Amino acid sequence: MARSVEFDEQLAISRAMDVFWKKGYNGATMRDLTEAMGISSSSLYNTIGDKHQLFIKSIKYYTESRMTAARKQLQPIKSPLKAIEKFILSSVYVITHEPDSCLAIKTTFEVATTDEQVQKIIKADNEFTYNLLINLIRKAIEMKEIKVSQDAEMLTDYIINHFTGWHESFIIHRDKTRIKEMAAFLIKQINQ
Amino acid sequence: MARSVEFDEQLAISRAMDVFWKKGYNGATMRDLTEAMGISSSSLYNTIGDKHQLFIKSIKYYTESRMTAARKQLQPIKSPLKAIEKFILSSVYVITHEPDSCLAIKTTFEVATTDEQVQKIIKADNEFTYNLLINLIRKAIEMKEIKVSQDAEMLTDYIINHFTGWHESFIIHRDKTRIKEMAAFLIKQINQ
DNA sequence: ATAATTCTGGAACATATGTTCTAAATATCT
DNA sequence: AGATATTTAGAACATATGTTCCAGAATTAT
Repeated sequence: MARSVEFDEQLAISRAMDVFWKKGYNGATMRDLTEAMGISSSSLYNTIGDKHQLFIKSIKYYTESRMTAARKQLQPIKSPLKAIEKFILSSVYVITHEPDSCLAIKTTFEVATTDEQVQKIIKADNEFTYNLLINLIRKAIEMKEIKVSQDAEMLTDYIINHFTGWHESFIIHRDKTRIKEMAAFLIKQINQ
Repeated sequence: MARSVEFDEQLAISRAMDVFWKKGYNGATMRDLTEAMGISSSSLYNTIGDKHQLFIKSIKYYTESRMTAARKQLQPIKSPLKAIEKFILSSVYVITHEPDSCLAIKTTFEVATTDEQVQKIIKADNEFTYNLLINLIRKAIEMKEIKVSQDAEMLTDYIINHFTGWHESFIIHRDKTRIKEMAAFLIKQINQ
């Protein structure tokens, strides 16, 4: 028999993800990618595939990592309203501390408009967040922590939709305070 | 003397803008661009410059066109609150009827993170919208059309920040109703 | 240790890409 | 109309890019 294992595929993909994150899909070259991954192009093509497949795996890795992190973070919080607030505030923290913004949003605007496969992954990611949040909101309404009369679906959409604008705002102004104030106002709206 | 005029530069730039809009900065090739512009590369380099300069002029053209349109549209509306609502609702219309989303937002996430010149143009565009809206909000508060106790600056930021998320939502779900419902809720919040 | 088989580095390849060059076309002024 | 200066089309160029190929290295079962 011959050689079996090789490089750490997950690690290599996470390195590729960093490159795509910084440079975008079209901006990243195969040489950028293989250099960062620490492997040669032959290994890449033998295991992961071409540039597009690598990108797919990179954004899947990104979205799945975020899902795991979000679940873990909100698990211990008993009050649904407190969990919602925690979710919003930790989004603010990430947005204002990540120099390269959000890979999922960048991908949405760069390639999801024309690449159906990418669009589906992004959509699935979005739906995960949606489900996470709507469960909290339903519980919060049930427990009368939220007094908003609106339906849970709309309110979930409404909250999620803030994050993208905050990312944009931070790219343009690099002003943490503005984001924090908007988040505070949003939280106040929910409580009201 | 020799030849003086040539092709219509503004028209050519608007054609280039369409290509960048659809394909992004990195996704658009010089051959894509010159073909759409109907000119050869020598003419392009003699008058407008290289790819980056063409991009700068394209996004300037985009933002300036939008500014003119916005001013014209809101001019005749007497009530500041009605103007704000009109602004929000016409944003919804554009978002849900534009297959290629918004060039300014796409540019923000594709290149504004690394290209300072682009970032400044996008920032100026954002500030135009900001000023347009804050004037309306101040007047609306003054005329007691808005009962919100928040400061005008924050409220302006808060409103503008919805549009980007709506664009993202429409790319992902292609669902006009979701956008419309969020817009209705936003307007209700302002009135409250 | 040896054989068998797969993996890996990096050269090689074909094409794409941004830009420049050249020669011909064209508009302006006299 | 003719001279002149500039523009323009498209070939040409150098480099970049995504992908493949090949020779040698490496690992496992015998």
